[in-house]
Amino acid sequence: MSEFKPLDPLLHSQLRLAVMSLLLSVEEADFTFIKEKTEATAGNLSVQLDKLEKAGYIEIEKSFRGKRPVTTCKITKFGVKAFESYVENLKNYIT
Amino acid sequence: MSEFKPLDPLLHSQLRLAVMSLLLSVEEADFTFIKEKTEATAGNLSVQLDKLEKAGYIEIEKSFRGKRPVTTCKITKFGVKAFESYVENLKNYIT
DNA sequence: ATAAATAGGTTTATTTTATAAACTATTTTA
DNA sequence: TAAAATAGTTTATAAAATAAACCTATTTAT
Repeated sequence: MSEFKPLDPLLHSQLRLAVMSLLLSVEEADFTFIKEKTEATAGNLSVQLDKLEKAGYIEIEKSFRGKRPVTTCKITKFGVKAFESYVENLKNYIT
Repeated sequence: MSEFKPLDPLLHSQLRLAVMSLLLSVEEADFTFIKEKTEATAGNLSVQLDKLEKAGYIEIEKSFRGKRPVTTCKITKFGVKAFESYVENLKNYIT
């Protein structure tokens, strides 16, 4: 086996990795907050959140805050595991 | 990105990162060796080495070993710095 | 000596990703 | 009431990764 194990392509992306990192620390965050923290464009963020959700790495809940829509994101247990495993693999590349 | 500083796109690629990681440890390696260690296809490796060379991250020297051509790669000081800086930025995502 | 296989790659084409631009719908402010 | 802001989504484009096809020369087998 190579020391360079494959890196989960879903996590090996700057924006998605930032999102996951953020969600790991706060455990819940809405679209706007993530957008500000990551400095991503809304369109890009929308697409990437969708991919993370489809992979089962995050859960997305849509609701209203007052009259305005809010999109709330939460990392899943599966997502945490994927993240941890990604980091373990990555370490072999950077140390 | 405040805590999420941009990750050098040239290094944030599985194969190129593996190549750089490898070259950091051995300081010189030929195409075939890198190909075996990274388990990359020749075509993909050829393209990615080219990009690293054009960025000034590695030096590529072509010569002959006996009658056969060999492509030897070596990381540059600039490449080492870029790698270290990439790793520093990456840490903010994964810890 | 000729054919087939191997070495050591490069070039081109295709697929996948990332990103930006444009758009929708509602709500608030001037 | 028109303009601007909020909160996103959808679609189009640019860039990247990867695979497939190709090339030249060298060995090895027949």
